[in-house]
Amino acid sequence: MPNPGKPYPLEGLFKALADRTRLRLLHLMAQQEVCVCYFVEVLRAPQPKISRHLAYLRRAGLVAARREGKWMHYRLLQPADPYAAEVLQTTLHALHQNKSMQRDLALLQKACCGVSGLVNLAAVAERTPRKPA
Amino acid sequence: MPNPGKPYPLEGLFKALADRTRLRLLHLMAQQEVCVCYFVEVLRAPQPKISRHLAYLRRAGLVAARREGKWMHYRLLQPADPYAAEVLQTTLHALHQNKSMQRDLALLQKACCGVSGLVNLAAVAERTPRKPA
DNA sequence: CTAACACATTCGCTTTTGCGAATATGTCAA
DNA sequence: TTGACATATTCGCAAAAGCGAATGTGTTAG
Repeated sequence: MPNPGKPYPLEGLFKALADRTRLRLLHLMAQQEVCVCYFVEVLRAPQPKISRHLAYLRRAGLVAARREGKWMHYRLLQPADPYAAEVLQTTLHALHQNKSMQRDLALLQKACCGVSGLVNLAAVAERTPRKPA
Repeated sequence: MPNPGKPYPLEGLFKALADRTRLRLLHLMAQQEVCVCYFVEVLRAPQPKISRHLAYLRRAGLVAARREGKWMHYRLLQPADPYAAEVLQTTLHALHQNKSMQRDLALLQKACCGVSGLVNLAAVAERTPRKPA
């Protein structure tokens, strides 16, 4: 290991942010808790890849997971360190300026709040859950 | 290469910041232009290692180099992207809170502005440059 | 020109990281 | 209990990153 001692401030954060898949995931979580299945759908990436990157973000303390039946929901966590929190906030703002990031977000809206989303809401209302709200 | 397309915003910045040696170098440059020989002295690291990381930072657009005789001086560059600039600023502030970073800075002051520094200034004044100011 | 100096780059190696494929775990329904 | 589904983890492998050692490049002094 090239970094044997205690990590320098923010080093872990930057390692976590230095990957485009993880940046896309974080951006999708910026405003709402998101189910893994939607990440898979929006990023059009293999599910193990998504899970691995989510696990990375979890270990880095940037997200938390919540189980709801078969589904896992991930949400952003405010970093304890105020500087880390500020870096993360700035990053999310920056990402939101990006075209392809906006496309991701549009896909997410369509997936979880669009037609199929309404169908799922109806299903939940009948107590026949298919997909998380 | 796992990221063949155009880089996502800030991804390159985070890769550059995700290394403790580079964080130390950036921190030392925060307030002043610094000569490579001082980096070597303060970090107590082999010179090729320092040069390699400085080259990385240069390619990432975070620093610029200026030659002065045999010596090379490096300085921070304000990133063109305003979000990147903000992230960098926050990062530098955060680093400055860190004990070992402060120790680095103290060593730099001693190296370039201490006794030997005055000797060098005198040398420069006689137009017999030995070390950069 | 040559030697000394400051720095940059290259080379071979080891470690780390990201990946797809396969497999394991956890939950629910029947 | 079994099977189906959602997600997590493991297992090689390939690419990338970081390192020390050696070497190359540019500058100055003699």
